[in-house]
Amino acid sequence: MAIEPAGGRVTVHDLARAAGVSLATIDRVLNARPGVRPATAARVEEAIARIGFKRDMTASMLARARDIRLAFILPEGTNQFMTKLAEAVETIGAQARAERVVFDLDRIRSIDAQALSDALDALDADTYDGAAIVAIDKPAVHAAVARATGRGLKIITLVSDLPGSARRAFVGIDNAAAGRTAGSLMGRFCPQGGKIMLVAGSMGLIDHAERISGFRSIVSSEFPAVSVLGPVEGQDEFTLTYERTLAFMGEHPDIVGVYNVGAGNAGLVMALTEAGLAGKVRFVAHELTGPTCAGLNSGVIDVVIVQSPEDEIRAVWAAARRLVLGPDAAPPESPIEIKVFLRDNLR
Amino acid sequence: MAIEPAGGRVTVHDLARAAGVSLATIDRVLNARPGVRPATAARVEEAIARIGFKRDMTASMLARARDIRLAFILPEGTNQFMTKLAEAVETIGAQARAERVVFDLDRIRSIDAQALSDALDALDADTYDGAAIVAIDKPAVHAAVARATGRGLKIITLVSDLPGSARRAFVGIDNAAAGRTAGSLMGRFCPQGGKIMLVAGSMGLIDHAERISGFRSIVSSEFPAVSVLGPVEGQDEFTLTYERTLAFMGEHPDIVGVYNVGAGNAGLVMALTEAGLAGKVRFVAHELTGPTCAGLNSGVIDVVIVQSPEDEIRAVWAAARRLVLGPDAAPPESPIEIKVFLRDNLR
DNA sequence: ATAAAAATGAGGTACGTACGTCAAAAATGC
DNA sequence: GCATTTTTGACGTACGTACCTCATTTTTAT
Repeated sequence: MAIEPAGGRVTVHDLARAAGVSLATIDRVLNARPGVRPATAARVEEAIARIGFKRDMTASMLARARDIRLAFILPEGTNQFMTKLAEAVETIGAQARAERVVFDLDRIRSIDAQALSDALDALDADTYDGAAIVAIDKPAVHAAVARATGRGLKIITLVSDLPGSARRAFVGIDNAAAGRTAGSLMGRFCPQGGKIMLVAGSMGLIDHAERISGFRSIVSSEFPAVSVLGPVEGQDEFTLTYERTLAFMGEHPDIVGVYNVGAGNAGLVMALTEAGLAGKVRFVAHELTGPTCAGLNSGVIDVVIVQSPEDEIRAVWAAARRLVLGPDAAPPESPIEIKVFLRDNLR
Repeated sequence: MAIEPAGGRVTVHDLARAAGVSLATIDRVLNARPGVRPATAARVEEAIARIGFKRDMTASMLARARDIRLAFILPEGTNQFMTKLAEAVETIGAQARAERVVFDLDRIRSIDAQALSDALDALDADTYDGAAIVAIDKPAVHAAVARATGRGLKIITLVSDLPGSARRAFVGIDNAAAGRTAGSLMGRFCPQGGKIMLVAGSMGLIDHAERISGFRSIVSSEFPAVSVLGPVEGQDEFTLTYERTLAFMGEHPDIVGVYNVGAGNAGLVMALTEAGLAGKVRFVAHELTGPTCAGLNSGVIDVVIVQSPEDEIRAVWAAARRLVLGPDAAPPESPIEIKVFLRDNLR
């Protein structure tokens, strides 16, 4: 059974004939250009539905005068996850370029609302169709997003959202659900109950706070024998995480599990090893990085919960196509998956 | 920092100039047409690398006289996973069609090597570029794949492979790794040890056997306190699975976990409920279907291990592009992910 | 050296849409 | 009803590659 009728493709010419208008009018409707009466536009829409016209993206992209151009504004330095995001921008960008979607990468000082705002203001609407930003929830950023949107740029928030702003799409995971997933696993890992040590970069980071909140809610409601301690805040840094978690384990030598919602896993692994608890307590971490992969393979880390940078960049790509070319230009958006990796299903 | 040099695109014209040959020769090399001396082809390849020419897939697909046409030959009926695969063929097919890749769906009698062989023989090489089949490891199928390949068709095996045949690609998961993943989870769920009941459709099915083998190897090497019983074979059917697992639990009322590598989860849930064990034993199942989703939400099933039909169809799509248009026509193949779902990270 | 075969060049058309220009028709305000 | 604005039509070019034909050059076999 063929999914579509035989060979013939339905083109704009067929559509023009079916709607009883000229090609020029079809073009105006399809590309949302001005100068079409609502009644005429409705006739075209009706004809589109009636004859099942689908814009040929292949020809559409070819005929477009210029590529879709997207700026990625990412924080630089410290965070290994951001480095992976940046790598994914290059990797996926190479694929997108073959389909005439070009990514530019701009790295700014970390957690600096002014730098982000400046970078947004510097975007030329004649060069760029839009930008993807890792948002910081500050008034200056809201204002810059509003200004950019006013210039016709489509702003997409990535990983960290900016609710209530003029941003046109958000790409990222549900961090509370990620925390609940960690809690469900940890609870099942510890049927006899016990103490769990929470570790975070900073409770000032929204995603960290949301994960901890999700973790707590599941554990308290479904695993009453388990108690949750902390969080220990290590600023996502190696040394600080090492020192503070080691000290914490000194005070609580009877912990049965560790959940780290942030980075700094290398320091945590070292602290666990030093405390003689490596492999003896269950350990759930986030993001596949050098330390977490090593931890999985050595058996110190049991589970890593992952938001795939590649998935996210691909989702930004699709969102940009939808925003610039219309809703049919890419498959409808679906939430970014929360992936669960053990040593055994690591790619 | 821009990922690629400014605006100008490198076209076949630039390539012809750089290689010192005509457009016709470029075309012959790019599309593997005959009539080019190896020395000339080498010069072109060198120029491609030197100036960084990338074929514009957008224009390439547009200029192709005909679409890429792919037949999906899937077993019909019984298996709910196959139904989901078929749905994914339609869903992803709608997206692929916009990029001039057309899927046709052909459903044949289940586990019938002759029907599969006949369906392959019926494929016209002038109409189709290739086919994706859920392979059955029988000589008749090997021969039919060889004949189809001889006619110029690209055969891709899906879910179930046909090693040693003329098939050009395989799309599916590593079932031993899936079993190991299940074993790792189950072992951590049962730190105090205990008996695990294995359930399968049939040990005659290669994927089922591989999963069980992977499960056993992990449990025996890493969780010696856990013992593995079974497998109980339920033919992937509701009633048979219900009856046999219920009887088995009568003989072993002290099991602490269940791992079902196949279908029939509705019957298993019913048996567990009747035995008063629902929610009291850890339960790992495969594939997101009606019964497994319900089981996750009700708390009877703890974890579902998943191969995504959509991922697999998309991978077939990419493989077909690579086989028909060349290696650059799609991102390089990557293994199908083994996904782990709990109630909390269910989409 | 000559004939045959193979390799290469030159140039065109086609794919379906985007986007421009200019004129003609229709709707609108007064 | 007239002038003005808005809407619509007609038509052409461009995008980058595929694929075709035919002439011409180069290589290979004899």
